[in-house]
Amino acid sequence: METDSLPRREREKARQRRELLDAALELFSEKGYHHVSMNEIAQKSEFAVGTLYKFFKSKEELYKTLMTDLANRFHSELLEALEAKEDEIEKLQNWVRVGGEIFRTNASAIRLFLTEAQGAKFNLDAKFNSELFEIHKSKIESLKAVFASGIQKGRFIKIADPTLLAVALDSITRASLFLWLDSPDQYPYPENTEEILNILFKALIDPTAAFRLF
Amino acid sequence: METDSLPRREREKARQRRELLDAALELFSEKGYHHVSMNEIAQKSEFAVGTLYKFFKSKEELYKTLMTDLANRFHSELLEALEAKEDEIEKLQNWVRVGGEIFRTNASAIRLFLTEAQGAKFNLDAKFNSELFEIHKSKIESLKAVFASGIQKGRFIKIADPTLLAVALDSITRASLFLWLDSPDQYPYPENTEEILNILFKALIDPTAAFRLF
DNA sequence: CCAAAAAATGAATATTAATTCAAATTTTAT
DNA sequence: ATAAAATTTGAATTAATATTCATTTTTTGG
Repeated sequence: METDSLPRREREKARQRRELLDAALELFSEKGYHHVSMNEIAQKSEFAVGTLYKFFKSKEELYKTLMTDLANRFHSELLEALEAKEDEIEKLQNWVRVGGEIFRTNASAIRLFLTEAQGAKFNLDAKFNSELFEIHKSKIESLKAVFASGIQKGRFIKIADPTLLAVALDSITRASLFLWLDSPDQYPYPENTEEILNILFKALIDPTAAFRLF
Repeated sequence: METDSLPRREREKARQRRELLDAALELFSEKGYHHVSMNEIAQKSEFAVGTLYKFFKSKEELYKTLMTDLANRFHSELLEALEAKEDEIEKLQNWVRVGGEIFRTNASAIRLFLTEAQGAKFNLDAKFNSELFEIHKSKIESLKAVFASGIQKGRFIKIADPTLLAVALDSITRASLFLWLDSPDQYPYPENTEEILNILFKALIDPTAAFRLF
């Protein structure tokens, strides 16, 4: 019995490692990298500090491992979502659905990716973070008002909730500019300005064929 | 002469303060909050460390001031962009345009908001950051392939470059899920799944009226 | 059951960097 | 020109916490 693949000791070690990573993830998600001490991680994972160094040679390595593992796991789940379907429209639907599932089931991990991020940056303190987040929300509100009034006047067709439209335009703009910032050669800038709005303005699928979806 | 608004001393102090903030911004943008020491900031701004504490009572306050100022400045520029136009479509066009300008002219500041963010988190080291960024790019590539093939097969209309479409879907999904994560009550989750794709699939403006734009 | 080997422990050490403050310098007023 | 006041300086202090390693505990094989 117990031939489950790895020698008992190895298996035990792997389990411990996972426990350690889980504890660390939870703490990092809550308080951010720099606000979590090795002693805290030791306490939460029920190891002694010294033992942590059996698994990772430094706090930084522990953190990097955590992040890279997560990124790879999420990435491969999304990839599977695309491969699971034949038709392009279904692929996209599946992508969004799986993305949502990942989000639901990994909320705290996602926070580690995003809470500190998303314009708010790492957790100096909650008050400050929410202050910045309020500015962001207020920006979304102004944009939302434009969509709402456009819809009301019949200038726009209501293809989605105004808030979602605002979030969409804001995030597309930011993401594409960021990509340009990262690789100005690969992703040219000026053309995008017009293209970005086309994503909202124009229909990706032929409206006359749209019924095929439902 | 020299009646430029504030007493000489006050004016001088304000100028110094701005110089200090500029130096700090540059350093933070390059290396991230926790990797910049007060001594570095002092050196770059050509003050002594002690003097920094004349302006801000702590490193944290210095940083917060920087971020809040930036956020407010960007926010009000974007707000003006909306208010400057009468028509909703022009408002949106102006928003995207001004957003791009802010990006161009504040690349390093934006990095402070985004580089550490955007899934990559704060700068432990460049190698690690780019490792995570590669995973992100690869995710975009998979999604891009779906759009490209959909367009090629005639399943999709080419309303924008496949890369931009991929970036758009990815960022809308993430942003809207994040909003839900932040305020589950205000922004319900499940409905969005379908709505998100509508942003791409459907046209916000009546195609028969589209010519009015050009 | 026993002793050698392996693993775990956490108090002590080392490091890094934020903050302070007595001394030096500059500015202002007479 | 002089001295009081204000400002600036940066070496020394303090604080926080990552890492080490001598000691203790647990496991293993005979």
